[in-house]
Amino acid sequence: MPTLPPPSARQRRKEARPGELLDAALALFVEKGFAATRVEEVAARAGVSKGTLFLYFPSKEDLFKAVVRETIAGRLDEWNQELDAFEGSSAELLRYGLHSWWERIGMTPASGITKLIMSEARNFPEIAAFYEQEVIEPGDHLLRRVLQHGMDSGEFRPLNLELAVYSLIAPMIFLLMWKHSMAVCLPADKQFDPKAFLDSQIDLLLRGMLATPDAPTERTAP
Amino acid sequence: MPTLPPPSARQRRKEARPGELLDAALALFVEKGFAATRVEEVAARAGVSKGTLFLYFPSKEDLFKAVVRETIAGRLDEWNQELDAFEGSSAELLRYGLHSWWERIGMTPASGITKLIMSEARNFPEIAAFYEQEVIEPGDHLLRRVLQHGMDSGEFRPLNLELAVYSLIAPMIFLLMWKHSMAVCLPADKQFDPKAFLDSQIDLLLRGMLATPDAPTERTAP
Amino acid sequence: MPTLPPPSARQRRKEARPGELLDAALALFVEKGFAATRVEEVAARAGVSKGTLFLYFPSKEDLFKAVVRETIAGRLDEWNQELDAFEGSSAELLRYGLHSWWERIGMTPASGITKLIMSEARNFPEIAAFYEQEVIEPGDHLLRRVLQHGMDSGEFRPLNLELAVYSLIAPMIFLLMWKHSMAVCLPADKQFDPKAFLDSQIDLLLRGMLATPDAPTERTAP
Amino acid sequence: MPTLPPPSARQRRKEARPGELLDAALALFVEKGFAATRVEEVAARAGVSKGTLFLYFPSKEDLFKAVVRETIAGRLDEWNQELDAFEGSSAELLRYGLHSWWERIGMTPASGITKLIMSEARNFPEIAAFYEQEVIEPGDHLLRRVLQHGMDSGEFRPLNLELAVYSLIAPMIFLLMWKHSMAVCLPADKQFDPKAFLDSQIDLLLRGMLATPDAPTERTAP
DNA sequence: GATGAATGAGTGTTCATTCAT
DNA sequence: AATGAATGAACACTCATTCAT
Repeated sequence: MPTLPPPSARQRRKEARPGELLDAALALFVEKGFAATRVEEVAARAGVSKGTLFLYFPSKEDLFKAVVRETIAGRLDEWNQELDAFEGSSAELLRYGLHSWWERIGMTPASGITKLIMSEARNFPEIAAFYEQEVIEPGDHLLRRVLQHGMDSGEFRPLNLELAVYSLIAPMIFLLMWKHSMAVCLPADKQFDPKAFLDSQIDLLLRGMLATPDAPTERTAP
Repeated sequence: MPTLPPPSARQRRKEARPGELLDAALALFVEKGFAATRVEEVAARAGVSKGTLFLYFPSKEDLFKAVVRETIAGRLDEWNQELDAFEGSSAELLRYGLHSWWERIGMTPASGITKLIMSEARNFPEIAAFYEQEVIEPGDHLLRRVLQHGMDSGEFRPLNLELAVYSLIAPMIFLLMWKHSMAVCLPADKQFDPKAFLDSQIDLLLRGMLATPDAPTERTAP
Repeated sequence: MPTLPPPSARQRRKEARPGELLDAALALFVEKGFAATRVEEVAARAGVSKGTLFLYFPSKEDLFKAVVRETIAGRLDEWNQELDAFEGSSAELLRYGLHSWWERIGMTPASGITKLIMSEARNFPEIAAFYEQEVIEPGDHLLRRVLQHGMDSGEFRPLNLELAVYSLIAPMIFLLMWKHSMAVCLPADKQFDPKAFLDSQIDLLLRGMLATPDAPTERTAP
Repeated sequence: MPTLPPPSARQRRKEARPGELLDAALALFVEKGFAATRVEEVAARAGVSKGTLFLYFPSKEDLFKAVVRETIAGRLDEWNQELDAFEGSSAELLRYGLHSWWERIGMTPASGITKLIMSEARNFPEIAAFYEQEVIEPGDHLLRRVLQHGMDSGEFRPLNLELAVYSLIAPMIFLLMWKHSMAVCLPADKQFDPKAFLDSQIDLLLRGMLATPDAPTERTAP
């Protein structure tokens, strides 16, 4: 089996460039906002010169859009598949879903994208629409499926899906906003543990949603 | 007791200036962010010239700080007093508290301050600290009192106060962020009603917190 | 008769600004071309800062267009009127016209506009079209009238008007190009006197155009 | 006499490179001016990469000088020889000279060099001096010889040589400027035919210069 | 006090030039 | 020799801030 000639060091760098720039840009846009971030800073953080950035992205705004597009791209497919395959109770499913959201998004740099979009939405309405379409809407759909499934099985009491979904979205978005704003600025003794909060929050919500809320944190025995 | 002569119209305008500028600045900072807002726009929106703004605020940053300070100033005293005087159940108290928060803050332009601070916290850590000290901390304290009271009376089951408080804060902050970011950019059919969401959310949380969650939306009969 | 309050020194400066900037811009654009002229230079030459220039002209390109528009504006009306009132021979009229062109355009800074337009036409086709419409076309028309008049009176032999007109335009444009390019770069001994050239050229052309070319430089005796 | 082995195709291309680059550069400099032309465009038009251009020319300015030098190089020798060999009348000689100028220069891409130099002279005074020395001065000398010859033979009336020469140069330079600026921007109905103009112009000038201007367009019969 | 003309430091963007491959 | 990725100096344009009126 013939191997392709190994890409030169330069080639490797070239291919990595856009990614490095996008990482740097995401971090800085999240930290300082779009307007307050200088492209030179982004370039410096990616280890290149200002000019190089413009080799890959035609303008600061295009860089911004690329950051959003790349960070968001197709993140929800995995969950939809997992949902289809999931075999436990709806409560377990919810719990699993939020935990894995934290592991795959909340904990990672990608979490910043939400803060960024919330902060800049009004300056970039197309971006907001894109986020709605690519993240909120599919996420909403996914959560609805979970809740509907729980209601159909009698596990959950009847819920207003439209609103209940936002009860699940709210703590996630709150967590991201908090993490990327207040948490960065407060001393250690004012912090709280995101995972503990998530657990506590799921617990509370499940108690509120289950038809038989006696033992919401454990799977009901057969 | 001699009364002061009534201030002339001009006098009145002059005294109103800072307030008009602060209103304009709040609206624009919330809409576009600090960096992307031009002082000239603020001045124009307040109906004065650029120079005049600098007569009242020595710099754009000082204007920003004044906006935060003025919008926030001592908003929580009222609630603390109401809490002391409240005579209903803790569930009712919570319900009342969140509703009145919506009426007095959430619905008003002051609601923007939270989005603003979340967005700019990392650029202005002192502002974040100020907000923590003036809003979060007292709000946290107030909510703890409510929850503690409910627990003491046996109305609520035992809760981890530290985390439970954030379960109440989360939907509020989510609501503000959403309102000032996504909601502005989405078409009518993608919107949801904030008050309905609040109601539904309180319902859910109360079911989760009450010791006897049978009738969470109504005060338990004697 | 009440006089208007005299404009303040500042007011006076403000009103003079655009004109000063246009003068400076014309000179520099003619000298270095559009692309090679820095707006800061233009501003400096007009005695203001870079920012001030942008107070009056939204962009470098707009400045360029304004230069062309202002320098050209309605220069030919005067000649048309003089032509109507002229009482001498056509030869005298031609001679007078070219001399006064030199006095009013050729000798003045406005002469640079032609060099500028010839040099930049292909980068600014609208400008070229504007020049054609505002200068070439009316000038062409004016010259045709003169030649036609001479032919009608029998003073000139039959001419192909279309081409003959360019025989008059050619030395003018040549003179302007030469003056603003080569002449500036050559030592004194390589120069020639524009007025002497004009005289000699008119002489030559008149000899070529007159029906009785015996005494082209003097009005034919009765 | 042994012949060198024929250069390979690659070799030929390699040797042709500078020429292809010079052609591309001439065309673009003429079209857009020196400052507004990007070296990358020149390279692209010549079918090579940006880096390659700098292999042949150490800088953009050197490229410019090479363009001028190569385009101009020794164009006048031929005419001087033809002049020495010419056997017809001076009028015929002039007519022949201007026609062949049009064929060999005016019609060809080399014609652009004059527009280029006129436009850029003040940014590159050495270039202007070079052009004066290599083109104007020899051309001037050549034309003087023609006119002097005509005066010596009694064919032309006495002329101020210094000025009369520019009467011949003027229409040529005008034609080049026009062709490379206005003509490119104007619609078909505003154009004129260069050769027809040249004919008409020569006719006019000869009538003005000949001692016996009766039949300037035809050689006087013996 | 109020204005808005003026400033100049700062930033996004371009492009001639270099150099590792 | 040829490439094209990378650079950074240069430049158009913005905008917070000043200050003469």
